[in-house]
Amino acid sequence: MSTSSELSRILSNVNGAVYPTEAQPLNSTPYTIMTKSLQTADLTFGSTFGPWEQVNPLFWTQRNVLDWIDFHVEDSKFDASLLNMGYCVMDGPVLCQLPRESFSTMFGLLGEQLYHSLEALKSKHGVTCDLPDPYVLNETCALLNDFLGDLPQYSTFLSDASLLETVVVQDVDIKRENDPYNYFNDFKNRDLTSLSDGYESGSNLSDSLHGSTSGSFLNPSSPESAGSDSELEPSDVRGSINAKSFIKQERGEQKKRGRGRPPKQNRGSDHYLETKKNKHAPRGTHLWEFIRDILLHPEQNQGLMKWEDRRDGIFKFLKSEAVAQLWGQKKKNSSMTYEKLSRAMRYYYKRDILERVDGRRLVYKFGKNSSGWKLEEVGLGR
DNA sequence: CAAGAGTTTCCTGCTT
DNA sequence: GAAGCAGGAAACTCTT
Repeated sequence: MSTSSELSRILSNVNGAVYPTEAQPLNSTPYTIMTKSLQTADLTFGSTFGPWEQVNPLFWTQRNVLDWIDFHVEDSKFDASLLNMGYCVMDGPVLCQLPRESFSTMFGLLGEQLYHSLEALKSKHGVTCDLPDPYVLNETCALLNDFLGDLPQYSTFLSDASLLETVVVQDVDIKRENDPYNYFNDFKNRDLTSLSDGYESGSNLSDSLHGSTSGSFLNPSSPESAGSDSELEPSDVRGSINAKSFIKQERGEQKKRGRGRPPKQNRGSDHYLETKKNKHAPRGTHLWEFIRDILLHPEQNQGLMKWEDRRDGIFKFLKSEAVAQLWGQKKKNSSMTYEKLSRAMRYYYKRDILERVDGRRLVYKFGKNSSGWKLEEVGLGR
């Protein structure tokens, strides 16, 4: 079996373990979310060189590690059959903890090369602490953090938001086990610039959402109001990592790319010319999961959504357009509105991911095919 | 390449 | 009248 295919097989297994099914019965632990977040993020790149090179090794996923090993196997024409694949399945934090001698033990003749490569990458990314907290980033959380950080009412709460520009990995106390939500607060102190899915610091949501007043930070982004859309999307001002992956410019063309039915030509006009770099959400980032993740972090999403009945999974949109904008940000779709989002929500009724809540505006209920929100699942049950 | 999933977009009609 | 809700239809991208 060739290296690539073997590693691919392992990768599949790893992915399978991380995403058992599409509607992963996840207990939404920080670790699960983090892993998924980084993984999907990494998959986004699909570069020939490997996303791992751009990412702090401390934040590598198992996939990154495998890609990195694979790269070196190819690079050195190493006979992959000599590798014990069992040793290849680990994530960045584990890898970074390995003593030098373990590299030779585990990877044989390739060990030295891997060790030096890792050391180089570690120094490149300024890795100095022993153990990072890799359990901290959740796409939704990150997005929310950016999003809310720009709101006046949250400016105090996130008073150190500017830290996001330059923060480095810090030691954290390990309270996560007892407090599944704790990581949310932690993550703003992370080296987000090393992380890969574009919700890193400085992705100024304010660029597209500023000009707002508190309570109504959205320009009603009706298709008619091109306002915010004429500006760069956060995705456009992201780090270089992403930028290279999504060059599919058709600026000036009439063609609408993106999902769904093309909007009418004369509605909203210009912003539809904005490129859709990332066409499709990776697996595991479905709308209902996005909503769920917002709800699971009440200390950060206040003002956007709330639980009406936590135990029964009934929730309400408080700022429907804001949530829609946030969803749009995630999907790189600046023209998302609550109306569209709600249509997608209504499709969930059929699939029992959501249940109808009659007579109550903006209120929905998770259905039996949704998961990861129940108290027992998030470790708050009993 | 085709089919299916999961939206996205638009629309009409109805309700709050 | 505005905002939501319902749901049909069509279009689109990504995954399988």
